[in-house]
Amino acid sequence: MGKRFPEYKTLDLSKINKDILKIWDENDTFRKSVREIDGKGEFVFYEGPPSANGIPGIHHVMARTIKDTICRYKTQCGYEVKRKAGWDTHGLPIELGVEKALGITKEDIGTEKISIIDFNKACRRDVMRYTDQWEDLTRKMGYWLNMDHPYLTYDNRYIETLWWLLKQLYTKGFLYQGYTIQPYSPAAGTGLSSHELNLPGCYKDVKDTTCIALFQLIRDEKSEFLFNHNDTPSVHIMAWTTTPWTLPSNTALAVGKEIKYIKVRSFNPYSGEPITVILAKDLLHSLFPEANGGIHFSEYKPGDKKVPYKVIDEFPGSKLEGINYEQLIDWVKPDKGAFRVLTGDFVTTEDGTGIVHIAPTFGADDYKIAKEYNVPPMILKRKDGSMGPMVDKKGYMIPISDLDDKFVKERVNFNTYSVFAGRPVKNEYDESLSENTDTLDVDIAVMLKLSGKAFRIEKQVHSYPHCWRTDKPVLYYPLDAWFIRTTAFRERLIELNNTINWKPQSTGSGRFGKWLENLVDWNLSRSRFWGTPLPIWITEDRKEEKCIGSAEELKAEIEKSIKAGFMKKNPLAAFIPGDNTQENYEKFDLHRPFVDEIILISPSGKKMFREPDLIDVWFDSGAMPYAQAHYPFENKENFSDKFPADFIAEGVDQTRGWFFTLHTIAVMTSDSVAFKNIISNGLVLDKNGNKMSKRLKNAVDPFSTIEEYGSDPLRWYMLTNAQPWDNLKFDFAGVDEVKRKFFGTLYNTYSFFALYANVDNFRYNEKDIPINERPEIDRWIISLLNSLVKEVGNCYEDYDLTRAGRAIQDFVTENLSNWYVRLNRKRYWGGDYDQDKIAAYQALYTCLETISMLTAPIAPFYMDMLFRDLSITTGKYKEESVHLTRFPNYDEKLIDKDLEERMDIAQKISSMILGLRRKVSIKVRQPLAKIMIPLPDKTFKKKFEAVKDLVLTEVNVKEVEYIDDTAAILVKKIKPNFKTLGPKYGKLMKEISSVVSGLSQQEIVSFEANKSHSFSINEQQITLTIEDVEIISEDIPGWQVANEGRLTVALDITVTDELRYEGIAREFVNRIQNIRKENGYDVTDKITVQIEDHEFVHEAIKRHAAYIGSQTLATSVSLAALVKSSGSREVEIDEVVIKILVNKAG
RNA sequence: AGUCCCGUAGCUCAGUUGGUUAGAGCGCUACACUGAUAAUGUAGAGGUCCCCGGUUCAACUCCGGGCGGGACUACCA
Repeated sequence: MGKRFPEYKTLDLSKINKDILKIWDENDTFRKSVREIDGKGEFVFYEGPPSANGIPGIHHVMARTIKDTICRYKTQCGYEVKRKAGWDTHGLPIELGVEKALGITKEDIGTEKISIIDFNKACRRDVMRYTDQWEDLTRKMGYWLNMDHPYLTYDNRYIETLWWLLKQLYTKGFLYQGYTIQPYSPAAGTGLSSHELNLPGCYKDVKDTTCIALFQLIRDEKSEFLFNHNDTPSVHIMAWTTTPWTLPSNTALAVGKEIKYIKVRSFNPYSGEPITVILAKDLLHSLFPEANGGIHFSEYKPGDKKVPYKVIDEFPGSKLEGINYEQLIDWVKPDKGAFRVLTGDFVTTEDGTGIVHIAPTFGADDYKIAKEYNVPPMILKRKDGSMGPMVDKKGYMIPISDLDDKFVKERVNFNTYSVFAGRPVKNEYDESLSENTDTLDVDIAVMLKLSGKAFRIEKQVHSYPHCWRTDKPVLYYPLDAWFIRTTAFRERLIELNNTINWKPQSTGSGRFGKWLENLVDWNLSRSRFWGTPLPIWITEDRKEEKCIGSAEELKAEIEKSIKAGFMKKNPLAAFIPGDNTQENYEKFDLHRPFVDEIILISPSGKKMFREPDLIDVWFDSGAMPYAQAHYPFENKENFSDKFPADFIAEGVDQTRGWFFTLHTIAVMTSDSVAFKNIISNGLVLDKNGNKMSKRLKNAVDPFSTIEEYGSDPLRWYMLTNAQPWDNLKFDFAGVDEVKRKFFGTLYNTYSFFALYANVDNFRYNEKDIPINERPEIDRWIISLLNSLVKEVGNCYEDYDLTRAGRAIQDFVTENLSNWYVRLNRKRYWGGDYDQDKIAAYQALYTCLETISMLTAPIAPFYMDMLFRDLSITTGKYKEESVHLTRFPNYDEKLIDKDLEERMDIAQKISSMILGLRRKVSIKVRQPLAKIMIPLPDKTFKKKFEAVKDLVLTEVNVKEVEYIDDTAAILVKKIKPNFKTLGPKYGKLMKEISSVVSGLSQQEIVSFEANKSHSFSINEQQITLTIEDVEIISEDIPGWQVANEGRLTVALDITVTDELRYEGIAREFVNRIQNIRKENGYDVTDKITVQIEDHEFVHEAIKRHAAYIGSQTLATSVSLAALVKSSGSREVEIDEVVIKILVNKAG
């Protein structure tokens, strides 16, 4: 093989990115890499489907780098990693995008402005709008993903699986209809999403009538303690509300468990009647001004502005739990179990009375707590048989004529309710009402006041949401919805979650675990158009339901309906059950409005209509393990190969999204986790820690970043800068640093290798030199390399990519480049092609090649380049790409911790000596006679002898002298060893420490000699052994000394004439090398050198001409009178200017 | 409001089971090196380890309570 290792002028990672992509394409490398080796089987990875209706951002590079790195690693380990791509195609953002593009609103859909058909068509088109950009990013960033047959959530086959899953849940009773309190606009007749509620200007300050109502307690065992020492027959609980219109729907009161409450005797400020009331202690003075406490009850007359009060009792909220009270407003009787005091976390003492009025039909918290305690909501039966709240959807108190007659007879107090029935709860809902008309709130408050049930009525300004379309106040209103009974699986969800390996662990146990503990049923309903329709058909009387679980079933049901004459033809007529081709599944559409047009027949022969809701898109993505396989219609037998996933990764913002729905659906349908390992990464912020946004123009464009730097530095930076679950403050300076520091150094190391390997024609043709015949430093780097392989492998296995990358970077920049190559440079240039040189090449080659394989998962482009440059030249591996190689194994036998320690000592000592040289300003080129090292322990000498030559060469010193630790010239320092002393002496530590550090030199020496030292503290005899202290030789008076930890080194700085001559010779070598380079000579060119004779250099050149010649490839080095010779150069050495003439030889 | 993450040098981050000189890189300053060379090395300056309490002989580390930044979820009488 005449091949040479490729040499490059510069490192252009952007170009490498493109070149390697081309090579991967030409060789079909990705497809080749999807295979298994040695029966390892599949490593199952799930791709969280992105939505292609937005353009990809830099944060996508983050999550995808993590995914790609793990998948590439597992591939190298021999697993088959299939990586099917997918697209999330449904959902609100897509609908909103289309609405915006078409200039329409939700209300226009299904009208003459735009039909549902056309709207959904637009969505279907729009959803794949940026597919090109996504695929482009996927490719350029090196994210290997199979994009040939992505799963699409709008595909009928995908939807069919969703329906199948829903039917499983339905059949087991885990899919049910209920209601939820949602923001609702009576004026627009529509529910509002939280997104709509967060539009600017929605929250407005409005002035509303507020009321503190008095709820009379029922005297029984539980409440008895509240009736002690009273002079009033009744006791009232005070509760505040800003919506008095909800008071008739009150069915409970809530207090805080930990909150302190008090019983107060006072007077009703309106009627002047004596009252005994309960409220939170903290709010006493906001209702009863402190000054009034001094007024004697006898001084008070009804009508007085200042009402006296007296606190009688105090108790925690927990004591109030379970107490019953009389209904405040007797219009309608609810079911049994109402009018109880409950405890809730949400109760505060910030305003009001510290007691919250609960109307389960009009507040989300209210609904939740009522459900928890089984308190019935105030619901009324309508003429059509349905149950609903006291307010209708137009925002009016429901007219009695709309109610079921029997219900009215049994439950409604006609006399009291008829006065208020039919009135709007907010005046804004009735155009005929002016601003000045008394509101329902006012009238209810006045009614309470007149019956002595109100304590305070006042207008207050507060912030309240308004409908963005009609500008009228929003109502929190119970809306019908379908739920998945996730709460039935709470225990199992938690149990299985505990088996998942979360990175970071805290997200699993904390954010996700807590979420599971506080689980509520999953509200599946969405009143939208573009999404998976709920496959449930119901009769008009809502008594018969049918859930459809497949296209085949639907087709058959329609046939029945056709027979009954409900439908004319079957939209699925052409569909052939069992044929799973795309073509077959494109013969119909399961989306709206087509499914809405399907009428089915009930068992009793009635028409059944589809429930108009769509399902939450999160069900789409959470069901992806099943639906991407079109399970169980396809892949039924081999499903266990594809489920559950070994690994997933997404941003932490998916905790309540994808992670939750994946987990829940898997647990509920398969009693299994959906994924075994998970990395959830944090956010990518701008360099100042702000969220990236289009508005702030601080978003980083992934495409231009990759174009400029290449993907590798970007990927490397993202993984190694900090743990991926911490937020990343993205800074280009960091990417730049990675490029220079890591890739630059690695590239330099390779270039160095290539340059000399080509000169020497090294092709790794020689047999590996046996490890025991290699020099110490080669065995050292090989030992470190094996340690590195072990560590990096462990990190990858542990899904800790940050540590893996950092370990590699540390090895490359510190050990390989800065130490191994630097110290060994001379072995590569000049000299014979002997065993030592071959060993040096082999070691360096092995390091580089192994690094490429270790690092390929993180930096797939450059590492493939590096691997190919090495391996194609030597033919050591038959694989054409590093991504087809096996992850390297380490050899425990090659790891020599003693050796690694020895080299560590060498590095430390060298660094100390270089520091000393600097302190006294003696250049490294100037040889010095010796160093002295006091022996810190018995084994040191042996260890250091092994690396002595390295150190001496590195620091340019002739010899080393060891100083026995008993030598009198040493000044010693003693330190207590807290780790051993601490447990033994505990409290005496402080005294011992001061005694020990106060020991004299003599005492230290005798301590060392006797191996122990005794003294007493507070009459207690204490004997320390040598293990209890650390003694170091800190100083040698009269020498240049440095120490670090237990190591101490002294440098002899005397420069004899002999040493000076040698130093001058080295200076000449340096100058001549510079001239060679300036003249553009090739590394192998021979030269001749003439040096101007000068007293200063004469002796040095005479003695060391041969040395200079050997270092500079000079055939002759001579002294001459070079006064004006052309081509001569002037060099300066120690401020002496010398002329020198360098020419190519021969 | 709840849950979680983060808070260590000007910046980005390490810091093993608590142990007494708290580290690295970048940046800054100075010096050096120079056949890896638009690289590199050595050193210096720079820290109330967010604050307050507690446990302990000993706390950056463990516990409690705050504060600040961020995310998610929820939303109120």
